Amino acid sequence: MPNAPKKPSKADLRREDLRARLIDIAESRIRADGLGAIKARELAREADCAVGAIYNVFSDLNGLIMAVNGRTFQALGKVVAASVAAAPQGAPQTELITMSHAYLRFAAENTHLWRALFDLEMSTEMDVPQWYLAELGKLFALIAAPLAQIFPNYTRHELELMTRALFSSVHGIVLLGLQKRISGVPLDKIEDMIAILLSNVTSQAKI
Amino acid sequence: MPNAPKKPSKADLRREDLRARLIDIAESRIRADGLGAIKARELAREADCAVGAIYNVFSDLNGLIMAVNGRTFQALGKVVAASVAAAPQGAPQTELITMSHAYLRFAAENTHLWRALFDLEMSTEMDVPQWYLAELGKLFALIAAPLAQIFPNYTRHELELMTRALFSSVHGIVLLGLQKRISGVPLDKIEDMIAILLSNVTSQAKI
DNA sequence: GGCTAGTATGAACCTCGTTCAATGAGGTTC
DNA sequence: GAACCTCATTGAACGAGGTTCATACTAGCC
Repeated sequence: MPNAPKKPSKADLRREDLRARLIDIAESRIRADGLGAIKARELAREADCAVGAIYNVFSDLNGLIMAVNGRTFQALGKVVAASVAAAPQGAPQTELITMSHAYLRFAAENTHLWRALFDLEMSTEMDVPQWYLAELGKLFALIAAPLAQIFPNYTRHELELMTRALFSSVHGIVLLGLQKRISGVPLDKIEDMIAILLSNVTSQAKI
Repeated sequence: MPNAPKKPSKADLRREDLRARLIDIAESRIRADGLGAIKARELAREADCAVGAIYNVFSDLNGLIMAVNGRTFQALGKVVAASVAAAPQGAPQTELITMSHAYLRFAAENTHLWRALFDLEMSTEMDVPQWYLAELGKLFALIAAPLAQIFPNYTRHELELMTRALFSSVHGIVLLGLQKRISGVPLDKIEDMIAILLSNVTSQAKI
């Protein structure tokens, strides 16, 4: 038996409990008011522990936020995957649009959590955790599948380029679209933008 | 004579001088180390004034950063406009790619200044200043012109949708492309992504 | 020269994230 | 079960940052 699980001591249990409680609290705070609402003292008060206790469980407040991001990223992946699963045997073009709209919906309904996914990354120059790349890889795979059908002649390299390009494009449209100050577009206009872009990109296949 | 310019008193001159000095300093600090390098005390030391003096000239550190952003945005607009002017009578498809590559170059060469343009906006929920929208409008107009040639049948509304969509797309590709943690793609791959996207979007016109 | 109105100053205030010496609880040994 | 050791827990204290405001000062004007 490798990786002997050891017996979880009473301290370990308390630790795990606190960890879970902190993530819950942080998540609901970010959901409501964004990253700026994460304050060590407030978290401690709400979790009914000492400020220092947070640092026994997480190295940083960033560490806590990363834990929240982990959950968010998984939820996002699930939503996108579910959207294609729910509408089976559609044309690959339609699949792309469906997934993108699911992405938009998730971002719109969980704006602060979704922004935290990207806002934290840039501020600190630490290296990306493993699960982050893994989740991103899953998203890319979901996109690459219909793309491979649409562009059967593309090399693996071209396909990957296209995958990244389309993901980034949809991300950009959602990002700027949800940002009131820059465009302040209503949701269905954002949907239209995504659809018009994707339709045009993938229409080449008809030639 | 409306808006009587008044005589600029000695105090006004000092004020203007300080203002200009602060913007210069802030700009070079953001350029070198990003928004995080803007500290009231350090700015005051480098500008050889009291901390409080900053608040006589700007309402906020945000106000100062906005001033820097104003410069950056204008420089960005100039660069993009110059890129099409330099390559005259190209096909509209080529123009779009040229402008996008200019955008990418600007972002790559002035990453921190460029990021400040978007990072500040989201953090504070104040309303966008006038010049901001004006500059954005200029950029959009640059994009809309070749698009109108490519899609002559589009309504004004569709055209505007497409303009925003393409701007946001290119922005997204540049944003994620320059973000080491997410993709860490070399510059020419980012160029390829933009080109492959734009070629596909605009190829429909050939039908 | 003296007077007044606004400027400039920087110490002080407040809010944060983070640390660490002191405390206390858990587990272990005899 | 008591003595002992180990390590988690605590929260006051630290340092850093943005912002303010009573005070000192200066510039323009009689």
